[in-house]
Amino acid sequence: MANLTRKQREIVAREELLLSVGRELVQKEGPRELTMDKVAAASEYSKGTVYHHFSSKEDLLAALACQTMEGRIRMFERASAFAGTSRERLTAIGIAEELFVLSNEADFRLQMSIMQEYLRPAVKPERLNQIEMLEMRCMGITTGIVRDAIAQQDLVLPPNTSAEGLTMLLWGAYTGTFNMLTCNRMLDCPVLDTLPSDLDPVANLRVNIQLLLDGYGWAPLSSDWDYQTSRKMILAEIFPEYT
Amino acid sequence: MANLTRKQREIVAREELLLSVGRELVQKEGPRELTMDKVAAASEYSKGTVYHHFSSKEDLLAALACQTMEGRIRMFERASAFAGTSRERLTAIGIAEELFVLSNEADFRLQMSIMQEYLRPAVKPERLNQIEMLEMRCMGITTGIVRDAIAQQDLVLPPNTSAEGLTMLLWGAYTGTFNMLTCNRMLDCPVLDTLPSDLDPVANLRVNIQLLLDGYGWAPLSSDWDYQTSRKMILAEIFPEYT
DNA sequence: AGTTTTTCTTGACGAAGCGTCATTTATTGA
DNA sequence: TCAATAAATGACGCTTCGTCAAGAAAAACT
Repeated sequence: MANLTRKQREIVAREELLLSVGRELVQKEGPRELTMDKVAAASEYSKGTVYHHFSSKEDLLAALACQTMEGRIRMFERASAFAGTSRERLTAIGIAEELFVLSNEADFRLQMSIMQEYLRPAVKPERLNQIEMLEMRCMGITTGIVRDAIAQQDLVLPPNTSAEGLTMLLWGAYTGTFNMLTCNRMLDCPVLDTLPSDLDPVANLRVNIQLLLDGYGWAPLSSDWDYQTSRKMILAEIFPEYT
Repeated sequence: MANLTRKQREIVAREELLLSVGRELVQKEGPRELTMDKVAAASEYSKGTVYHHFSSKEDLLAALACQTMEGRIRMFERASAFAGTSRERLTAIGIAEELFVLSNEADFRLQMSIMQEYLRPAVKPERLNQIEMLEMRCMGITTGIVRDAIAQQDLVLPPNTSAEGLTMLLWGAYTGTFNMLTCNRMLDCPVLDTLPSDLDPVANLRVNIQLLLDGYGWAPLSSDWDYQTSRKMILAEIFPEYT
């Protein structure tokens, strides 16, 4: 950044401006209504300039999804740094994902849309690579915790399982569940707060993940440890701004 | 069907023709490349006639996704009818989903696309309702097996869990995992066949689901029962055409 | 400072797809 | 047989897309 010309720095700043304009439009009217002309008009640059940054409307949406994923990675990194047992650190990742989706529902949905075949073909290849890299970093943080657990002997992998495999299942379960919930608008239903936990889908996800980890025998088991308290500590220490 | 005029029957038949033309185009060139003009040309009907059946391109894609979901329901119903323990029947559902996705990868991806916010707004409301109904039937079949398990005392729900909650987790884990795998083209990689099962993502999913069910204490536990053999029986008895 | 070269910016433009609707064609019923 | 009703058609207007030639600004050179 330091050794760029003034012009180059301007261009970097402009890209951020365009993204924030795009994000606002998406938030306001949904991704379908985004057009490059609107972005150009709202940013007071010409269409040609917008196309200089993003090869297509879909590419701009993908760039927004990248920003979103970077935000997730920052939260995952904070979660992973929690000073506790390996299983508490994994729990922290779950909390991070939960907070992340619930506080950026529109962003999460955009990200899901971008992953799908309908938009992908129109995203420029180098950005697809970037998305893949970001995904791998997310998974990598989780896999790192699993590996730590193995190293610290909190976890002995059952037969036919692997650290990567566990990460994939967790990731799949979280994104799959949240995808379903956001598709059917089951998250922004205020009645949820008052439901018993066996009917609140997010609490249900938490419970089920803990059961799965018990199934793996990841110590300390939920029968030997109060993960409710861990949850409160993690929220207070790592994510105070969400409480 | 019986008490329709000849004309009306023709229209029903035409809708099927249009869908099959659309499906072929999607399969060949991907959903992005589908246009109503192409469907009209390929079906030798006019554009106006195509619009008489489907309110938009997205609506046509959604109708294709509905057909796909109906196929899934038929497979789930067959799976649910397996004459075995409740947990074997649930295993059969997993096998059904696995076979279904692996043999209709493009259809599965289309279905995932339709669920997303980018396409949904352009689908006609009554079809969105239909999709929701079909989803609920899918989930209902699974929940029914869970309820049977509880009734037969194969399963005692752990605290803070519910039959619906377990179904949601399973459904989320399957769709989330397969979504990830299809997005990254990790399924059509022929090397998978020769991988040890702890690196094959589909085998990994199977193992993890069994661990989860063990975590729930759903009898018979995988330590007391050979689910590999169950799998072979289910494949042979219920889904012989896939072997 | 003036001039050339390069780089960046612009918006008008052609192409493509969308969805509509007035017109034409087919079916029904008297 | 002939009106009345229903269905099918494709040309049309409109929107958005992505490009590119021409002009403006910045950088490099003298």
